[in-house]
Amino acid sequence: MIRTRFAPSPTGVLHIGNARTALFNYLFTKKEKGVFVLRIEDTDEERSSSVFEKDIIENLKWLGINWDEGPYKQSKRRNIYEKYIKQLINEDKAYYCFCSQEELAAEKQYQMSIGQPTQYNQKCRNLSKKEVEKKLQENKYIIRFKTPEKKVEFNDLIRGKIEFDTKLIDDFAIAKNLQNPLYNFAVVIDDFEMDITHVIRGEDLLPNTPKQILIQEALGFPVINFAHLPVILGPDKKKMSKRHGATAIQEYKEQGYLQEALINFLAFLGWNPDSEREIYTINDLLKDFSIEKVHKAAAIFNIERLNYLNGLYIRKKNIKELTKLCLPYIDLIEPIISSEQYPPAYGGQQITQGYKIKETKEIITFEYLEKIISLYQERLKKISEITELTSYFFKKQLIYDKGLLAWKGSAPNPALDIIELKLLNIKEWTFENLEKILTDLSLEYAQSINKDKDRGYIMWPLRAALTGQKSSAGPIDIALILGKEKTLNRIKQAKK
RNA sequence: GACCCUAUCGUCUAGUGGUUAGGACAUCAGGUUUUCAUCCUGAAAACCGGGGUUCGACUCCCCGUAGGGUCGCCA
Repeated sequence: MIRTRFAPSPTGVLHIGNARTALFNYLFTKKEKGVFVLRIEDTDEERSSSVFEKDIIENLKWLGINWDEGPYKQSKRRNIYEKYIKQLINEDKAYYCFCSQEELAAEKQYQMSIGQPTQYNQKCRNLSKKEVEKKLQENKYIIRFKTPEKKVEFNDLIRGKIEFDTKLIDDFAIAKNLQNPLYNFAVVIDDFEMDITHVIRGEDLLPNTPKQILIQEALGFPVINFAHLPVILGPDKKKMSKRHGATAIQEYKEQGYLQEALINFLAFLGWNPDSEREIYTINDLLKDFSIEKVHKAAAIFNIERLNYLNGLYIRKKNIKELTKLCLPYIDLIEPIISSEQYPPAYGGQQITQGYKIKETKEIITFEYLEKIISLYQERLKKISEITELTSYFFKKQLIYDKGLLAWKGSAPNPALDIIELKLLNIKEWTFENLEKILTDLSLEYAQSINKDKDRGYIMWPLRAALTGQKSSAGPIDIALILGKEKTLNRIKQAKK
């Protein structure tokens, strides 16, 4: 049975890199029907925060990366680590180190100055029992691992055979004291205790692997499989960071990126199915994902691609869902909450009766909003863009830029006058009628000013009058939603 | 600096000794369209360099070069 874990430390939010690691773990595990564990690595209490923990958990859920066990928290498992630390000390595989941090820093500087690798000088490695006991009284120590001289070899699922010489690894610290293990130690203990079979993590942790294997060996733990994912770089090939734009999943969520798009995008950061297919839902990925196909070279974060995928998934959404997603971004309306609410037994949910346009106090329905959103489904790259795109529907008064109403330099007013006149006489406000009347009108109008047939003479000023924007959805669709009265009203406004 | 990793269009990549080096995003041109977007058609665009091995290297080996990662009482 395959068991994996995603083990973030709550010292930061869930970001692109993190999330990709979580996704690959999830895909690998679920494909094999294994168990996916979430473990919060909060051994460093000073840097850990529940705010980050919450962010990680919520965004993981939002992405649809579900875990089967956990979240476990290392801070609640201190007694477990203590047992193993003692074991290593008793077996003389670890030792107390009493060197002060100042001492260590000075040593390090000296080593640097003569061009040596900076390693702990093993000063406390062979203290006598008496000395240790005496110094222990002062209660100022850390615990170091007695790194044996050997070659550590392991088979990385992605990178193949990797070898490290422990000459390059010093007696690294494994715990601040009996109750406070450090990362490399806590990881090994937890992975063993939780029966983890595969460790899938970022390439940045590759240099830690031999240390962890050494601890596993010292404790007699079984060998574990490792897979190190390539790092994610910014477009300038530097490590992905804030200056490349948003890194937090939360930020993408807020900007209106779809969960589906982000998953599809993340999956292709360092992986692809060896085929030309590029559109994958999380379920499709579950079928085709394979850890062996993960690349060794760094992946580059390309926002253009994310935008493209986002637009694609927005176009695929059904209109009801899309409208719901857009709702929070339409700030010129507010939901009308019924005073009658479901009793708690029914979930205590509020029933939304409709929506009120803030400026005009008009009441509109969800279905009305659906019509508006559907005009922009094909034009949306991010959900957040809906705010600007649809604002003209909810404003009392539009502001028109000078020159906006004119088509190819022709004066807008005669056109608007006859449009107004024609529309005034329409009996049935339907798409077919509007289409026919406006098309006929375009022809007539073009002829009257001795131009070739060009719907622009009519359609452009009408559209501009209705929206006040230089680009938008089509005027007939908009007029249909606006209704006769409002449409004529806007034409009047525009003429002024 | 030491150790480790990597290298195909601008970007993501397919390719596993013989290919017109394929696809996607982005770019550009054309079509549809009142505008924008969508959609359709097309174009331009790549094997880091040098040595080997081989009848033949993008592909295998070596050396450069470039980029990245790591060197904590952080994770």
